[in-house]
Amino acid sequence: MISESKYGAVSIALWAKTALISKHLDNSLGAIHGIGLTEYMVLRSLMRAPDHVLRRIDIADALERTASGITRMLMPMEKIGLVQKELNERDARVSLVRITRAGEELFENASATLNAKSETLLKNVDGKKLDVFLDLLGAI
Amino acid sequence: MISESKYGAVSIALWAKTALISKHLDNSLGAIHGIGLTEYMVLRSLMRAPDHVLRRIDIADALERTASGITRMLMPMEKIGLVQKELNERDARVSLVRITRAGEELFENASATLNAKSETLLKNVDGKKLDVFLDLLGAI
DNA sequence: CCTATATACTTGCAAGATCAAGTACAAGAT
DNA sequence: ATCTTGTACTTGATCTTGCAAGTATATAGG
Repeated sequence: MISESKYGAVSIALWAKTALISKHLDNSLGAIHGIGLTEYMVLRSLMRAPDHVLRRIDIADALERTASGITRMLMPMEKIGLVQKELNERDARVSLVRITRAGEELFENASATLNAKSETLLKNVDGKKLDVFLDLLGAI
Repeated sequence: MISESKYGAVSIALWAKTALISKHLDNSLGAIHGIGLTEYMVLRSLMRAPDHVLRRIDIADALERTASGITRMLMPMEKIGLVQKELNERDARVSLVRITRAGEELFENASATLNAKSETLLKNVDGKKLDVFLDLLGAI
């Protein structure tokens, strides 16, 4: 009987708890704002980017997704006007993604929802230990 | 501009880091043992269950998955002999799942792989802080 | 220049997972 | 006894995502 190492236990706990949390967040964002957690993360990446513009490949890297996944995810987001395509004059291969004003507004509202829901989900974690938590996660 | 609360930041960090970790673990388990992380978790749940038997619905709850997902996931696992179906004489609705000897052996080997890979992925986390990490995750 | 290699996507196909609807059975209320 | 409600699955349609292959463009070397 191979016992589970502490490292393995942490991996598994992360996996299990994150599955729980992301499902709740996804449902809340979907019900209230019509976007999923992944789409929220796209908007977040864009909001944090200089000039609010990113290449598709940058989004893929930031979200640990493939380029094809990003291509397909952006289609409906572009259709409902959260982001818009833009050309790069230096490099004709790249198709830049810019967040629109509507996208910014939705992001702000969705952030409020996400923050509130997160507080509910993490209410059993001592507020003082959040920094420790963030430190540990940052070390990964 | 709504700033991100610390609770929101923790949720997002969990989501991002876990995506990274589970992808690596999934690839390792898949390449070496031919099962994914979710299948590993099924075997783990069974190993921890009294008598090594569970109802499908229990597995679904433990893994934060739907019953239909479990039904479909178990089909190939049963075909390659990792688990086997069993009837419940008390309640004809339930279809019990039992881990086989082959499943137990694969689980032990896969556990070793998972522990080793986890240690690599989490090597930047101070070993002494693993207990703190587990505590924080347990509080969720 | 021109060719070879690398990069940034896009698209077809397959796998995994959910939802909704349906089946079978159980258990409590009338 | 029967009826209603709830539980434990199973199945069909659909969505999301990744991988592999293809296209277009850039960059470096000869």
